[in-house]
Amino acid sequence: MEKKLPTIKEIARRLNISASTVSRALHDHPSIGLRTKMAVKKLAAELNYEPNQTAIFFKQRKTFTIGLVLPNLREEFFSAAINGIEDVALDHKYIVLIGQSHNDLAREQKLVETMKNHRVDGIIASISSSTTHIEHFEQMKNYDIPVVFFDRVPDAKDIHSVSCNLYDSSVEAVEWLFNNGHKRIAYLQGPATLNMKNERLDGYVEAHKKHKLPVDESLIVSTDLSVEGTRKAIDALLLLKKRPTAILSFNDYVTLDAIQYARQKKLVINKDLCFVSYANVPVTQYVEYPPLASVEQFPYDQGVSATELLFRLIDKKLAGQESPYENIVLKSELIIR
Amino acid sequence: MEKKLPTIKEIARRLNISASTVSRALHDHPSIGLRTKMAVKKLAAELNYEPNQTAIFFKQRKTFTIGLVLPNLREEFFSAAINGIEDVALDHKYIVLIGQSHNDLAREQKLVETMKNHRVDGIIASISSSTTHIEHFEQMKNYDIPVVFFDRVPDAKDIHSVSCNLYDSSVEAVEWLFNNGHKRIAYLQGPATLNMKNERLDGYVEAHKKHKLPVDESLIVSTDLSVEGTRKAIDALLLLKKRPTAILSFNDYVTLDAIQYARQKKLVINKDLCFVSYANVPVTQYVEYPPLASVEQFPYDQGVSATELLFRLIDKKLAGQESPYENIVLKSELIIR
DNA sequence: CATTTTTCCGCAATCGTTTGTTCATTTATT
DNA sequence: AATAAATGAACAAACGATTGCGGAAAAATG
Repeated sequence: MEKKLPTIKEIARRLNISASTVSRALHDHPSIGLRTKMAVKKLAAELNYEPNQTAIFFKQRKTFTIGLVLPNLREEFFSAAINGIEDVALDHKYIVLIGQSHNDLAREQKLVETMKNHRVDGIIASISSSTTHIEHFEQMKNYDIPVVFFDRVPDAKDIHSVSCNLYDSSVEAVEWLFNNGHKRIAYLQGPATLNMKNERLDGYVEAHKKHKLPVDESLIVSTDLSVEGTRKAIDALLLLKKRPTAILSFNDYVTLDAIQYARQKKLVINKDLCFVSYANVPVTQYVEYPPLASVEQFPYDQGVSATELLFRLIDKKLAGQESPYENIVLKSELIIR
Repeated sequence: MEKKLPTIKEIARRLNISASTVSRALHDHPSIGLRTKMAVKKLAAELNYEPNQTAIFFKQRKTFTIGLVLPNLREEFFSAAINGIEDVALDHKYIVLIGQSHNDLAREQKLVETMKNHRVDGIIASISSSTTHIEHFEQMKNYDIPVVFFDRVPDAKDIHSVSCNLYDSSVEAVEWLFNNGHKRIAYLQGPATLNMKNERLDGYVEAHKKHKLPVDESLIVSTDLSVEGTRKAIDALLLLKKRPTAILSFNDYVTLDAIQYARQKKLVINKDLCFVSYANVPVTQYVEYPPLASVEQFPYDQGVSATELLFRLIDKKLAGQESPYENIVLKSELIIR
């Protein structure tokens, strides 16, 4: 069985020359004569020689692999981001190792560990909702593995990140609702771990400030992103004496759950209750009552940007240079249906 | 910069013993005395020693990596399958290299090539809709890299595969429609490359046979899975003098497009026109007019099954044994809403 | 023709780990 | 006490490719 693949040594043996000569010939090294170079290339082609990458990885201390740690692949947001990441990676002749944390810190840690063992050249990550600390990522500094966070960026300094500016579009979203006659706008926020840098809320507050309206704390509710959590949050809002007429909601998935539940409660969407959301995922096209507007976060572009940043870091590292911490912020855009 | 990580050699040097002793000590080799074993382990722990996997990969001719080639990650079907694959892989201490073909043959070939270069221990693939031949996969035999196809399985012999039996549930689906009073049932099929083994159609025909009804060829239309393609197919059906009252549709995504279009055309879904489909993806929960029924194809289980098969093949290969071609067929299930 | 320069290629080390073999020392056996 | 057996550890090769250095043969120079 186990046919063994042709190696440089094999070529060298057959041509009665040394392995180093074969290696140089294949790399068009100037110090190899045309005659032998041709002979080597000819035989290499005949034997269908292909360099053993694992040997090269080992020797070069590079694996041409980047690790990608994500909460999940189910959300179209992340699969779109992967497209961006994969495209850039393939351009650089890199390949992507993907792992899902399923929003579990322990699994996220294990993934990072495994990727470190596989000696990935760099890591791109969007943290899980249960990620309360990022030691496992910080550890990577000891291994000279650069880490770039995107979208779900931990609230820490000394990190590299790519994310969307959600503040401006949050202001815009809430103002848009005000301008459409809404007076009481609720904010359905995500779990605390994802709110450390709470741009959505800041924007929500700022819009109220601009319109000289007070912020009613009882209109701010939270969900852990589960269906149940979202329902409870909606329940809380519906129990209020003065109900909101619109909800700014953490993301489209939460919004879909919320809308479904509100309809069960016999509310008429876009009449009794309006939704504005984040992510602008394509599936909302198919639903009967989608959010009125959604903040596009350009996952593909975030992916591209994060990967490009990572490659810059890798290059710097190889050149032995330090890189300053970069925190790239992309624009988001309120898409009104 | 480039701090260098502790190696076995380093430990050996510090303890004034040989590298081989260190290696054996760390592996609890019986021929190492307790005294030195302890010393080695102690120092290894202090230095935070971790074996260099790339060196091991190289030496062992194993990378503990499996390649996964998919049409895309957007479809929840595939991301669910990945969950199954990832779970089994992690159990075996393997990691997954994911690549999307985006239904492009050239890209699929490139991915397979790249994965081969990375010396993956095995490949799991669901072919793209433009994959007209599978030479690139067959090539892998020359490199002793086993390939397991799942779900979208090419129509070829001498392959390993895992797929769902869609024949039985297709019969069941069409009979269910007959039993609900439908007389004219259309079949909206996918592109030719994915229909080589056309179980859906065979089931559709069989159901007609069982009910002693003729199959009207004009009721069988095709889509390339694009929105446009689906619309054209629906147009063709709507132009018929005797329109169908129900459509058996290739999958849920196509169905959502079809339903959206039919509604634009002022048809009342589930009255003028009913849909039964395949995949049973969760997003259909959120839409106003989902297909009445959908064939669940258990992507997670397919993923698990394919991965387990792959590991059996890898083990056999390492043991130097031949493996017979296995084509595992899982049950599917018609889910009625 | 003698010397310098250029051209071309081989030697050997290296990356970090594993493993078959050998060898010295200690312990057990008669 | 002499020999046999068991123990513990070192040596060296190997995996496949790369690369600095040195050196022989060929070409160019005076």
